[in-house]
Amino acid sequence: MTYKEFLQKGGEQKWQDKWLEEGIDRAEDFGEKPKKYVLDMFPYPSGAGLHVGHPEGYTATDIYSRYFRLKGFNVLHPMGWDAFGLPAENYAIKTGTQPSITTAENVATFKRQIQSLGFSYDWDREINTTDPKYYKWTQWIFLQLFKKGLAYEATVPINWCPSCKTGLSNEEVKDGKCDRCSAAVEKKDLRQWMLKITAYADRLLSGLDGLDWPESIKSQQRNWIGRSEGAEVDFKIAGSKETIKVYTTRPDTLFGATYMVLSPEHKLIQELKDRIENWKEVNNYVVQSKNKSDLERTDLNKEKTGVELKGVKAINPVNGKEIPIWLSDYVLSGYGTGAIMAVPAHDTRDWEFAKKKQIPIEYVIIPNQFYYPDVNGNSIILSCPDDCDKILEKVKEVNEGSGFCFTEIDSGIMVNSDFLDGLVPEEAIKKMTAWLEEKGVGKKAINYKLRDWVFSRQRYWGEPIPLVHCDKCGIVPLDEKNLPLTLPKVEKYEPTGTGESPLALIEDWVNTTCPKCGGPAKRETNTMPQWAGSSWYWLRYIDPNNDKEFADPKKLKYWLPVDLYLGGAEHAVLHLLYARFWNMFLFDIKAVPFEEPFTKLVNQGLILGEDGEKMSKSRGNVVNPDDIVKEFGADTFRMYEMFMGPLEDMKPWSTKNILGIHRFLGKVWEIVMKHGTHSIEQNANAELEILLNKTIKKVGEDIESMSFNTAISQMMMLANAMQEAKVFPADYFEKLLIILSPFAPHMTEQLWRKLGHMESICKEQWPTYDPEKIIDAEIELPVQVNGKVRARLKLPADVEEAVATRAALDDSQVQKYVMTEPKKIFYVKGKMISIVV
RNA sequence: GCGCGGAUGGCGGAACUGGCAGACGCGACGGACUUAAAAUCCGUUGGGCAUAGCCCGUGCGGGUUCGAUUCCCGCUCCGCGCACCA
Repeated sequence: MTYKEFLQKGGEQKWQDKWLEEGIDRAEDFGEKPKKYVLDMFPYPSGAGLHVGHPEGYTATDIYSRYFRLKGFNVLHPMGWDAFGLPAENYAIKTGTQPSITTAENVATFKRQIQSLGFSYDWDREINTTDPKYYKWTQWIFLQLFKKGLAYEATVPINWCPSCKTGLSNEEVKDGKCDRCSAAVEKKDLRQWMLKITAYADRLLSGLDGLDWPESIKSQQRNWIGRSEGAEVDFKIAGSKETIKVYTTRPDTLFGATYMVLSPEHKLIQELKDRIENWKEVNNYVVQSKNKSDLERTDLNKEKTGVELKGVKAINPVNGKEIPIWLSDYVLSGYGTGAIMAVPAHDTRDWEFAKKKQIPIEYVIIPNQFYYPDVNGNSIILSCPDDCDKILEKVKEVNEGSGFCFTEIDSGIMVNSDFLDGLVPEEAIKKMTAWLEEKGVGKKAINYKLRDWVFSRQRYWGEPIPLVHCDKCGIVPLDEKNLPLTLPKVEKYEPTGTGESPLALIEDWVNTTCPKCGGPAKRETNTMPQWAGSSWYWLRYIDPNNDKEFADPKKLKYWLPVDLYLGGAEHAVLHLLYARFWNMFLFDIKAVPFEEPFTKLVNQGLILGEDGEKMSKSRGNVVNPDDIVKEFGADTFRMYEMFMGPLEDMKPWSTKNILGIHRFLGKVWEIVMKHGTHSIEQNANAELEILLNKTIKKVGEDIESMSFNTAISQMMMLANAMQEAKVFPADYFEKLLIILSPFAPHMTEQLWRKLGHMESICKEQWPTYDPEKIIDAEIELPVQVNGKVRARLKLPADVEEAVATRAALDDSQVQKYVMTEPKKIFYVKGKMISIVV
């Protein structure tokens, strides 16, 4: 049988069925072997089916899992479906088909496609987030959060997508647009369920240090959490008891604060209404800001606008000076205190605003040194402290002319700042903070950009929130015994747009009794966001059928944490942040044994279309894995995706290049088929033996470091050499097949049986290499003269320095360049000789 | 603007900790087999020249070093993320 015939006769499918039947891929709880938990980010089963990007990651983890099984590990490698979400619901709106039906169909398609690639998932552990048996526990976790005060109801201005007709979390807004549909996001006051992720800000930040994750993801999470240190300062309002509290990272510049700015949403504005002389103007600005979209408000190119609160002044606590109070939307209500002290001399935004509104500018930091050319072009240097006044003058000159000169925190020197004069900013910050605390007008403060997680959605296809609203008892959680609260079937999936989900229309579902007092009550009609089910799913694989608890603690202890987690980088501040948050919470309530869920994270790079552009239906450059499998087989497909380049890199698809891999597999097939059934020469071919040992070593190391492309090229070299050698010991085939089997499981299984084995190749052991036999007996030693290679000498690998240098100097090519006595000779053992003349 | 990556032949990419740049594959060219084609196999393939040899060459300009794709300084371009966060 040729390789082609094997594929045509459905040979791959045959082995897939057999593996499934024999349960080769099943993980054994509490097994004796060391455990390895290898996890893929589970897919959203869309109607479009699998695209080539999905199997890239799945192949990588499959090779990794198969390798570790051969190495004697008990590997948990599961798969499931993250199936709640808008597409199924939007499809239901269009066609009236229930989301549960479309979801089931899509799952079936995805499963068939994934299985056709021979991935070794333990299908006994398959999960689906839309299964009531699963979301029972999603609801249970929500109730625990509620009971600990980490889930709370609030009516706050949130991001609202007018097209999806639902609220969004901050993480779901990109560039002021909805992450899903790209519609411009609006602000809307809505009653929401919020999760207090901010309570975990510090731990989410510090925990990153210990994780083996890509630096880019860690830094994205750090930026998103956005911790900063500074001070809170109270500014009194002249002739009033009111104060304005501000947050600043630069308390050292307080003497330079010449005005204040409140965000348009600031509470004080309404409270000061009676004293504001230009109320109409002020109120207009507030209303205008409210009607602007986020996109408009955060546009950096727009001119800064603002209105002064006439008739009200603030007092700078450090010098008692009265300063004006302005209102502007360049100050965000959601960060810090929603108010700032403005230091136009040392902040670009304040500078811009002050210039426009002609507010005085007061310099309090100047550079230590200042260079400028005099009329003759000679360089003049001014240095502090002698020339401070002159430097200040020059800085002003430069700033008034060309623009803004910001002084860095670690350079420069304080001026015009009373007790801070002469200090460097870093010291000035400490001194000022201490002064503020002493006077009771401020204190050290830490701020985060991270906001609480808007957790409710006004849509149908999500987990119902298991709470009821009772007039007498308030908000009452369902009894845990009564979970799951199942999602009822509805007639109309259309979002209401009123801030209520379609569930609100089902009266006999909404109207219920209070679990506490038994009186009439109404159910919460918001549903949970897409991210709920994926925030804990890796825990459910461990015990997917348990109906007493989300997983047996003993099993959790055995399997956790996840050793390798692989998926796309797009979830950096969404799923990966939420998942860490939930896991930390579950750790705190002693429901899981580890604080951080994913020890090692790897992001696979995007696969681009053949034209180098992102694959998309509209561009028509989408590759369907089914077509490739049909033409070349699953093994070729898997290996091609791994051979394309480094896993983490973005790389273009090339159907042409698949041929190279297909030829390689055909070559291996031929080598084994031609020789495999005959008796083989037992005399070792020394060179081939070394290559085989090197290959075993390199392929193993490369799999562990996920460098699959180089592992494959090494195996290609071995196959080429075996083809050329024609005759060699029989166990060479076996070793080659075993190390190739994680990559190309089907054809290696077929050939393995052909060699007479009754058991699956999956049950074999990874071959060991002989460390003595990975060193070439003879090497080519390059000889450099003055840095240029002039000769290559064939010498024994373990050649002594004296012998090697002698040989180099005796070489006729070398002698041409070495006329005089060499100044110096470098010998790097086994690498090269470098002669300097 | 800030943060994180990256730039190597016609193409995808290799190169350990500073030690032969271009592994492996694609494509191209030449040859074998064939009536022919496909498939397969063999050979050549960074550029240049005065071609047994020499010179140039890893985005650009400098530096350190016997020796730099690798380290340092200064740029350019590209990708990704965040972005009025005080």
